[in-house]
Amino acid sequence: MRMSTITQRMNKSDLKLIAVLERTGGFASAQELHQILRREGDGIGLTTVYRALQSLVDDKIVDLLRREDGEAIYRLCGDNHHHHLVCKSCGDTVEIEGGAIEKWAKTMAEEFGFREVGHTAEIFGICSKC
Amino acid sequence: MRMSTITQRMNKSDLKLIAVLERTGGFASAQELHQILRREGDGIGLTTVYRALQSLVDDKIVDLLRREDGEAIYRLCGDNHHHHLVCKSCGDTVEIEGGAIEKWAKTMAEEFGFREVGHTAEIFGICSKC
DNA sequence: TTGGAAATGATAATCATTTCCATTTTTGTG
DNA sequence: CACAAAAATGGAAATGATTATCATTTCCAA
Repeated sequence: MRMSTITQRMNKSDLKLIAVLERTGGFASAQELHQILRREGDGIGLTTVYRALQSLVDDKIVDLLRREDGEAIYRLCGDNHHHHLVCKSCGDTVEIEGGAIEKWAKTMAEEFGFREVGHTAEIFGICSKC
Repeated sequence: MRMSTITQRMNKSDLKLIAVLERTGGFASAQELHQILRREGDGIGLTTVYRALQSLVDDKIVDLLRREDGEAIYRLCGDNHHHHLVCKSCGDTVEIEGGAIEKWAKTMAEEFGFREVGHTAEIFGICSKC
């Protein structure tokens, strides 16, 4: 049995990072992912974390976004594209559907003749608990 | 004659930055804006450039976006709240209306009981010229 | 087993952005 | 004008994420 092209490219570090991203679900920065792995007893180095994330991004296995302060955050790019509602106070995050956004982005891009279109959209506010 | 609230807040550095941003038109990073002013013989300090840009952003006089590498870039913005359609290749930017987004953000936030809600949304792709 | 390629990770280097703080400029008031 | 308080300024150092170096280790095919 032959493995897929993607899997052939994967090394241990890549798989570790994917596992953590699957487990945590949402977005995480390289530093956070490194801390999580360390906390779990994995001696992986920060350099390797950055390298693995970079290659996963190159292979389009994870998405790279930016926090408001410019820090890079990563998430697995599954089939279900969604957005986030983030509490500015406690950091709680809710995943939400963005059907309206998808349509909006597509329409606008077409109107101005853009192709290979992507988009980012986040909502932030203060949640009911805070 | 009484000056507007905004103008009252402006200091020399703010005005210098606005002038450069008007002249250059598009987006520029703090470092670039500093270099431009220096090249023109202005001895303004980098710290002051950052401070002025920060206050202009707070006053909603300039927009703050992020380059792909996370560096902050600034641009004068009009009065009305809008979003951007950015070309990943040449950096060209189109200001677009985001009526659908405003409604979406509001609806979602209400649904989950969030208040003091804001949002970010950008569309990126490759423009017709590239 | 073995030689070379790929992977790893500690350390140092980069680079944008902030913080500190001493100095200068501006401003309001008598 | 003079003078004190407040605001603005900018150089230097600190910070923090990310990248580059490089010596060492792991993998793997022959």
